[in-house]
Amino acid sequence: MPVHNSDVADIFNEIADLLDIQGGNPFRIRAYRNAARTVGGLSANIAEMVHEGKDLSAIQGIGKDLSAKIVEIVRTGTLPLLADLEASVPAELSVMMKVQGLGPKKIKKMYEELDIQSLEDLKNAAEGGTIRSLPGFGEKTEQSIIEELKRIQGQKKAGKERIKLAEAERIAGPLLEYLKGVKGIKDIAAAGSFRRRKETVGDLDILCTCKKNAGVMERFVEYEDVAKVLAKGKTKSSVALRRGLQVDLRVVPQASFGAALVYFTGSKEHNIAIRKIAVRRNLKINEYGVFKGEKRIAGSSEKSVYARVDLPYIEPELRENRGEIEAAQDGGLPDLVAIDHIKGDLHAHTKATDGHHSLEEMVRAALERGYEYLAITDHSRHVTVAHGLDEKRLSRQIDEIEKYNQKQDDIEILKSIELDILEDGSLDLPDDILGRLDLVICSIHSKFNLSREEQTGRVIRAMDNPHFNIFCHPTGRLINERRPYEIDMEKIVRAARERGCFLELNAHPDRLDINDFHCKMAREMRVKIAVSTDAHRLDDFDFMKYGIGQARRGWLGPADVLNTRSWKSLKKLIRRK
DNA sequence: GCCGTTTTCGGCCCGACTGTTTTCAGTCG
Repeated sequence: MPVHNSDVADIFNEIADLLDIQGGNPFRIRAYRNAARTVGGLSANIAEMVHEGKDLSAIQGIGKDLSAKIVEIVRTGTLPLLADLEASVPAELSVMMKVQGLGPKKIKKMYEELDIQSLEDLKNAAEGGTIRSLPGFGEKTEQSIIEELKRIQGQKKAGKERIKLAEAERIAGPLLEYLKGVKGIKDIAAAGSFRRRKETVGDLDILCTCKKNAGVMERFVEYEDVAKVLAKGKTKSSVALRRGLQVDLRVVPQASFGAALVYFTGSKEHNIAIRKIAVRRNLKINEYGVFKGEKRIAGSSEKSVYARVDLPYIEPELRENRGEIEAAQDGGLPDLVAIDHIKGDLHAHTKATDGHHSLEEMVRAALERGYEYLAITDHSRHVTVAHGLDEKRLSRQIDEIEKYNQKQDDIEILKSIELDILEDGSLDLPDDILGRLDLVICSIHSKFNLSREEQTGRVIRAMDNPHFNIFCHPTGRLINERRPYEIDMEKIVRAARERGCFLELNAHPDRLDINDFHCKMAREMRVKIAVSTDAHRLDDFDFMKYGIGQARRGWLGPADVLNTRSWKSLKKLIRRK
């Protein structure tokens, strides 16, 4: 069983919880939690880094000790320290940390005084009314424990904690509209990972400025979708929505809006890094502004905050402390690609296979988005569930497109196909028919369970075919549903560069494949990326914005993206020698 | 346990809200 980054993060988090409950050194505990977050959020595979002998202590927050512990986890799947801790305190106490409102101090007290060792014990004690006997605990604490236990039970069944960006957007959109309609609200913005366009969102942070006594918090907790008010104060309130998402609303003074936006957009790692720069200059940055002593010297705009530490404005998608601060200091920040740069879509299906609309309908939808070209990429024959095209049917589609292109010049329809890569690395249709196409995009739809070497070799063999242009949804993952198959992305990118091939960033919000980390790697290795929607329906063309978000997180500029080019220059670029 | 332009010791983010108190500890982000 290969060790995943989340396995390492889970072990570190459990260690932190148990140390916390034991009353350990708070900074040591923080180091474990930091490391858990860092490793969990790493896009590179940590086990792989270990196998390749990479120096883990180069990672911020991982030192000599923790890197040795990571190596041990990768090799053995566990850690003696964890076993020691579990021998001295019941392991399930760490599970209790998931109960909101319970922290290490309370858990320790309940364990020592009432011998509460498990969620089961906790439930019985809360329902039996024995917890209120402890000093510092009361009836309300008991009640909230009971409610929390129910919520956790429900969540276990639902199984997911972070929701996909697109789903968060469906929830956030109407809520923001509602809040914009509240009298007295001036500026309002969603911050957090939502603003950074991260592929999944844990909770939603909303910031606003408002007139005095506007009653904003009252209106917020009255929102129709609110299931539970978790906290309600003058400047900060939290609610749980019916669909499980937690939303925090913060009201900040106008003069602090920019500083608050920086603070709540994060990432935490990015904030810590810029605060450190501030400290070196005898300044303090918090959510209210940049301070010199008691005096606020910046904070109304994000730009003003960055300017005080001699940095240019940094786009939210870059704020992950993955080199953006150093780049900003050296004047090396990338100019990021934007949705307006996109001139066409290079991946779309029609009714001929598993799409839902005719070629004409798809073309019209592309025209509505102002595109200059659209590639029609139906499946090939091996994908039988999608009624994939064989030579004959593809040939008919080619004729149809040629006819269509002759009778109009509003948009160029590219003759193309999403060609299946077979298990042995051969392509699903013969070369002579591929020669009639403008573009060939290739993907894997079967045999996900090959070994890393086999899968990588399979794709590189496919790239050896001179008709191969773009490798689609390269890791095959479905966010929250299917892990990526084992594949060596560095080798794939290198092979693509050597052969004049390209990679797709599939913009479908369930895929967003390749991820931000791989985008950045491809950019550094000078391999260009097609940001494509894989549209099966007319509205799917709007997925482009998610792809662009991910591309920006991967540092891609317009020049790094294939479909920012006109068809004329794209055509030259994809031609293989 | 990490980190270093005050570098091998001594720092490590801090403000808001809740519940149980009667001035604050615990929790959260």
